[in-house]
Amino acid sequence: MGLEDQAETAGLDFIRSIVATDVASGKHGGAVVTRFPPEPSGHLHIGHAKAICLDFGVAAEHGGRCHLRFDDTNPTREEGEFVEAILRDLRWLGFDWGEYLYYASDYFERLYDYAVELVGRGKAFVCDLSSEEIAARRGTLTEAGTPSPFRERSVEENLDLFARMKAGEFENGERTLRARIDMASPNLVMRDPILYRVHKVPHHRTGEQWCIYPLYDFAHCLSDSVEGITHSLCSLEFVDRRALYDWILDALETPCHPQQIEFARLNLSHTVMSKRVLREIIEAGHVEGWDDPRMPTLSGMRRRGYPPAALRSFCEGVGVAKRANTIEMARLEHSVREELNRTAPRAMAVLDPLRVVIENYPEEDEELEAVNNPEDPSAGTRRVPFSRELFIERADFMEDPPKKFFRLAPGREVRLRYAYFITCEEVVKDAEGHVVELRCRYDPATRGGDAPDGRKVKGTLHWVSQRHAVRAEVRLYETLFEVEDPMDVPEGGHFLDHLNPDSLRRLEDCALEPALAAAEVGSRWQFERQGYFCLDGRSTPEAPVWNRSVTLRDSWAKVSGKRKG
RNA sequence: UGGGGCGUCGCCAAAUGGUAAGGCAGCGGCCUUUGGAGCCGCCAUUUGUAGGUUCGAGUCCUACCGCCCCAGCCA
Repeated sequence: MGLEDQAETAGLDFIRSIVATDVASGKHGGAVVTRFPPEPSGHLHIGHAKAICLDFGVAAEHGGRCHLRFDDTNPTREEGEFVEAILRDLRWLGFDWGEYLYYASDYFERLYDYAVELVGRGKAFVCDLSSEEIAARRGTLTEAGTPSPFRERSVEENLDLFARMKAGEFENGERTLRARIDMASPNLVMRDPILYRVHKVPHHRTGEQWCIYPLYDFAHCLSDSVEGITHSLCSLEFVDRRALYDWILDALETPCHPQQIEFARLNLSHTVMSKRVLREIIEAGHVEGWDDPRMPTLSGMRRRGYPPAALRSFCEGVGVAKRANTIEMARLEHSVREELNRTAPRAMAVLDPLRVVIENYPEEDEELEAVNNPEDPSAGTRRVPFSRELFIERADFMEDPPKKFFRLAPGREVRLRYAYFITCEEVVKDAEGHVVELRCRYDPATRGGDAPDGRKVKGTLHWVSQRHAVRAEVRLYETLFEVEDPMDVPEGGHFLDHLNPDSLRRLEDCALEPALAAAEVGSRWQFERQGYFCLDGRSTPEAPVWNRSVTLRDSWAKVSGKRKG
């Protein structure tokens, strides 16, 4: 390689290094064409997001393109409904495939022709063995398989039989088309793999047109080649299949031979990525569906209020390598906070209201000015109504506070954010001794939150005027599972045993500041001192529902948690 | 025990034979009209283990150990 061909690869992940090197050396004519190939059999999840960011990212970095191709070769699992969901999620995540939208099913005719060509070259045969018989002859990890008795059929007979498979003369499972490779291969994938099977099932796009369908191994490499893909990126469990990918492309006359490169898929702690498992959780009724805010799906995260930019930055941040990995949930939450801190307007909301009466405050209301986003001056300010009767957070008052509790307590003075200093004069309790109301006094000189005499208070509380409050339901979420690895199940146990019983907590009677009445569905806000919240997609103006996306980092929780031991 | 992939801080991850980046988490501190944000500091004498080559090894060689994937007519 000449000096001029050398690519600068320092700091790049191993895939980007390969691609940069290929581009520099003029391989594939310097082009970069990737593809994202989802199977429409479920919703996209955060693990897919990593692949999406990689596929589209690598292409964009070289002025190339990324195709979106639905890998819809198995009509028994796939549905058009999922195609729509995937399209929606991809757009939401912020990616654009332009005109390059494809379906593997678009290639059925062409793939059939390739299969015929393979048969003609003596490299594939029609096998009459049943599924069980094929399995029995596959051999084991340490023993070679035994060839099918149909392996030596003539090209003519194979051609005839394959045509009859296509014509519908055989029932499901009666015949398969198999590659003629090596039943003794140490790589199980190469032991005469099945290329086509009979599935008399309507397809979501081709309807009843076909009753034979290609398998992944046959359809994928050829689809890549037909589309002129240069780098076919996939996850590590496909490493063994690369031999077959290459074998098929070498066995046929194809437009090009893309390079398959495998990387480690993303795993997230406290959740699962398996579609099968997610489906099981849904079907058992433990969540509302694919878009439940506790799900690791893109639709779930959207509903939860995670911004797409946060997901992208998370995916870029975790990197690309070949080592099995489990990213801590805390890291995802970090990305979400980082984005929302910059962009979310602030508001005040009292989730667990405790009534406060300011005894020396007049009957007339007033409006105070509040900053919309201290991180973004252009977000401006708003007016918040203040009155004699307020709500504060129940957790912001303690009758007998511990040492480091800086909030309200009998005789203590605190600041009400953007409003006044107040002092608690009296605690009103009900018959059972529960605190039901606080009687306080305010200092009119502290309007806006500063004392002209320079005295300081340690605590600042959020509040909402009772009369002006918007009532709403707020849903607090925790991780779906209470353990890091839900699939690590003890003997006789089940992963559902690890479900977190507190993953959803509904607070039905929260009090929000009036500005929140005008919030748009899907909009993301910071409720000051508490976290980031998103107005649920199924919310109505009459019955607003807010989802907590993530809490604010809470150093008091840490201190109080330590106290409890 | 066949084949393949992988072992660098609790979790990710750089380092391309020249003397272990960075992020997350954690821990101290500063600041604060969000106990938020921000800021400062601490956090691998050592890269799974043992040998070897080399002036020099996370990088090269040998052996061992551990983890993950593969026996769907799923993708």
